[in-house]
Amino acid sequence: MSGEDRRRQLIEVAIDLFSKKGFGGTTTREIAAAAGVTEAIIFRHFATKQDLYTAILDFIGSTSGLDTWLAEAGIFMDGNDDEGLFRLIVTKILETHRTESRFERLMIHAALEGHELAVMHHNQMSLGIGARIKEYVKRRQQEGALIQCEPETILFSVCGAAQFYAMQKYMYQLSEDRFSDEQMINNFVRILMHGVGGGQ
Amino acid sequence: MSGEDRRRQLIEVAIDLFSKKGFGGTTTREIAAAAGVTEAIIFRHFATKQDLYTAILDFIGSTSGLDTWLAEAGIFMDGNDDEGLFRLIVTKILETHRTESRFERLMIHAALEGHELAVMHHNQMSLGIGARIKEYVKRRQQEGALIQCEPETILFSVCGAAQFYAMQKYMYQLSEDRFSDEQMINNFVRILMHGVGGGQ
DNA sequence: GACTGGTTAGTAAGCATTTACTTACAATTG
DNA sequence: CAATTGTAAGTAAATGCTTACTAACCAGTC
Repeated sequence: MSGEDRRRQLIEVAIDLFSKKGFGGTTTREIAAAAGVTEAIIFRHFATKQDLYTAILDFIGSTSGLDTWLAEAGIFMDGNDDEGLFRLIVTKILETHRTESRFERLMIHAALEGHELAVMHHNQMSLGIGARIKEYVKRRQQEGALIQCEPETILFSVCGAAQFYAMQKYMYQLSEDRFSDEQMINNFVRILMHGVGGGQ
Repeated sequence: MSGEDRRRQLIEVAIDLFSKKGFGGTTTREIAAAAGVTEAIIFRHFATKQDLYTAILDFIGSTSGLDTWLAEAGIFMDGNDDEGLFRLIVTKILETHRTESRFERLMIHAALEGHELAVMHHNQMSLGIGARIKEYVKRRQQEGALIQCEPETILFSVCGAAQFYAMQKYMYQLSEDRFSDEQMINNFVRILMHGVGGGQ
C-alpha cells in the first residue's frame, strides 16, 4: 500500500477508535491492529500519538463542507425565507449526526479534553456560520419579520432542539425511532415559527 | 482524617479530575497527589479505579435532587401552567450547568466512554422526568392548550435550547456573557410559547 | 532482460516509562 | 493493645515509541 493511502487508512481507523473510546482510551497498538499493521508504521507517518490526533482534527476540519453549507443558506437568506433557512439548519444538524456521528463524538471528546484544534473547529463552525446568520436575523428583526430579542436567542432555539434530539438519538441511542427525522424537522420548525400554544 | 471523610474527599477530587480529563485520561497517581495522599489510600477505599468511578456515579445519582425537582414541576402541572412549567425546566437546566458543570462534563464523558451507570443515570433523568412531563403535555394537547404533535417534540424544543446554550456557555466557554441567564430564559420561553414570528 | 543501488513499506523485538494495584511496615488514636 | 490511617517501595502488565533489519519496488545502466 502506498504511503499516502496508508496514512489515510490510519486516520480513518483512528477516527473510528478515538470516537468510540476517546484519545486516552485508545492505544496505538489497537490502532495498528485495526489497520492490520505494526505499530512502527503509525510512528513512521505520525511522530507521536498526539500528532495523529491533530491530523484527524485537521482532516475533519478540511472535509466539513462549510462552504457548501453557507452557499445553501445564502439562497434562503436572499429570499427572506425564514422558515426555509431554519429548516435547512435543523436538517443539516440532523444529517451531520446521522451520517457522521463518529465526527460528532470525536469532536465532543476532543472539546471535553480541551484539545485546542477541536475548540477552534467548534468556534469556527459556531461563529463562522453563526455570524452570518446572526446578521440575517438582525435584519429580519428590523424589518419586523422576527421578534425583537438578542439574535443569539433565536439561533440557540433553532440549533438547540435539533442538536439535543440528535444527541439523544445518535449518540445515546436513547430515543426510540417511532418517528422519522423528517417528521421531527417539520415539528421543530413549526414550533419555532408559531410556538407551542394551541390557540393557533 | 477519618475514613469516611477521606472517602468523600477522594470522590470530590476524582470528580474534579475525571470531569476534566475523563476516566482513561486520569491516573490514580494524579488523584492521590491532588488529595495529598499515597495511591495506596485510594485502593484501601476503592478496590479498583472502576470502583471509584462507580462510587462517583452513585454519589451523583444520590445527590441529584430528582425528587424536589419533580415536586416543583408537579405544582405547575396541577395548575395547568404551561409557561411556568417550561420556565422551570429551562431554569433548572441552566442552574445545573452553572452550579454543577463538573457533573455535566463527567456524565458526558461517561456516556461517551459507554459507561453503563452513566447511561442509566441519563435514562433515569431523561425518562423518569420525561415520562411525567410527557403525560402532562399529552393531556394539555387533548385540552387544546398545546399544539398537536408528538409530545417528545415539545420536550426536545424546551430542553434543547437550554441545554445547547448551557453547553456553549459553561462547557465551551464560548458565549460572551453579554446577557444574563435570566434574560435568556425569558426569551427561550417566549419563543417556545409564541414562536419567532414578528407578527405577534 | 539482468544487474545495481537507493528509496520505501513493512516487521519483530524490545526499551524506558507509566499504570493500576500490592505488600510490608510505621505512626496515631481510642 | 488493637484497630485504623498512613507511607515507601515495590510488581507485573501495558503503553508510547525506537531500533535493527527484511522485502519489495523502481529507476538507470550494461
